[in-house]
Amino acid sequence: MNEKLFLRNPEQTELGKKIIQHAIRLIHKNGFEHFTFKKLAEDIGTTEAGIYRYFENKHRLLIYLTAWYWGWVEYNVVFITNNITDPVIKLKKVIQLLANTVKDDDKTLHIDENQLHQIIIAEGSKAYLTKHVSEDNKEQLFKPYKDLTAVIAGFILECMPKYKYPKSLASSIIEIAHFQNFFMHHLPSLTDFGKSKDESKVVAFLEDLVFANLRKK
Amino acid sequence: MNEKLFLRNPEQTELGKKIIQHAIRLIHKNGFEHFTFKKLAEDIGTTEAGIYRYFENKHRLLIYLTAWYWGWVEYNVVFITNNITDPVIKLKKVIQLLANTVKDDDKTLHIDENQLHQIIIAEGSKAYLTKHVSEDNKEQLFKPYKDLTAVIAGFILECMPKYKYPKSLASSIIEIAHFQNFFMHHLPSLTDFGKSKDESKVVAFLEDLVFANLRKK
DNA sequence: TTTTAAAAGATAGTAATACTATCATTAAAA
DNA sequence: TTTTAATGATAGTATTACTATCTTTTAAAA
Repeated sequence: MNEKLFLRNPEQTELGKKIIQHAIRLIHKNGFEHFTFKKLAEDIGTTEAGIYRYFENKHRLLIYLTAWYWGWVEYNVVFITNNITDPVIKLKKVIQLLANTVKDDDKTLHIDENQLHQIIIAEGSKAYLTKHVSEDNKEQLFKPYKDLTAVIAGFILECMPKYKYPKSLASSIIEIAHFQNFFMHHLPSLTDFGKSKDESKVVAFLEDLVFANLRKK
Repeated sequence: MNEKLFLRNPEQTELGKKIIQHAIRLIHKNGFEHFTFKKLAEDIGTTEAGIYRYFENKHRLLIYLTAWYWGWVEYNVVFITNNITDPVIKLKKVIQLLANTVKDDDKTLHIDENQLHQIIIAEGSKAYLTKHVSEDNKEQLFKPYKDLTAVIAGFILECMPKYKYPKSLASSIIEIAHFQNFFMHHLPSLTDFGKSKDESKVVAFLEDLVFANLRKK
């Protein structure tokens, strides 16, 4: 993890892990807008000042969570596509991974990946939708997201070597996977699977969209 | 405009129009996070309490701006596709309208459509990315966005009557048009047109994406 | 023309938020 | 055993996000 994501590495102390664990719990429960370091401190049983030793402010904590999440997704992408040679199958696996509910990962006891996944769907874009996105970007805070996009863009190029928009298609797949999920649950008339609330429909939509392109070439 | 979008209709008074005009100016300049009713009041030369007579809070004002914007976009969509029969050309016109810089509309002196367009790109999704999205949706606050999606979904169905995901594709076109623009300017490595910063490339990407689908059917 | 009601202006006040600072205590590494 | 890093406890500030009230202006109805 990039050193600039935090003031003190939360992975290296008990209090740090508690901050991450309870931050995920509280943001998931109340939303990022109603999340404060005061409430987080009370939830953990420490003080506000204690949290500020780890993160400059709550927005930085959100960026940290998104960075952790995208790093974890990239790890999973590499893992599940590792022994696959057919790029079409690789891309399908990626779409499934991005658009489906996440199972909790036992390797990280303090992080509830399923809750974190839901947080990223509903709050993740707030990490970069700011006036200081360019400065944050210079500090490489969004590197995991960009790395994942690059990996997926690579798969797209393997499928269609002459395709002109691999990176834009990759970032669009990632974003669509998330906001179609959000719309399906909260603004169902913006999707074609509002009633079912079935994530596999988002997968089907994305596969159809991406592989129409593929077959064309 | 839906009555629930405001406490007092800003279009009907001088102060109301000033609120909208200066809100657009300030949000465009400083971002939604740093925008406060205090600053807005100072900018106009009125008091905080005055603003609160028009809008419950700044989030409601943002929802108002998005509703206004999407209503205006839908009006333009209907206008530019009015005398066109070929649904493919209609859809292309829509993509161009969504992905290109907006020219200021002289009919609305107090609204700078170009600035508003940029606000919607950078802040628009914050209008619905909240814990109370479902309650807001019940009050029909997002109706203009949903109406526009429905119009575009109709065009998609005209192009390909058997297509299974017209609404999801429509909402995806809208969202992609905006965040690819944002990425192009602020996180260029997430796109294939980062260096050029040329909006027509976003149009080309979207057309390619949508009409690959079309030709397949 | 006068009345009256709606809108705007002026001022004050509160609880919560987003921090910063300081000093004492505890735990762990040298 | 000393030193240092981490944590706990407490206090304090400026800003934010409101609510309340009272007066003045404006504009329309009587």
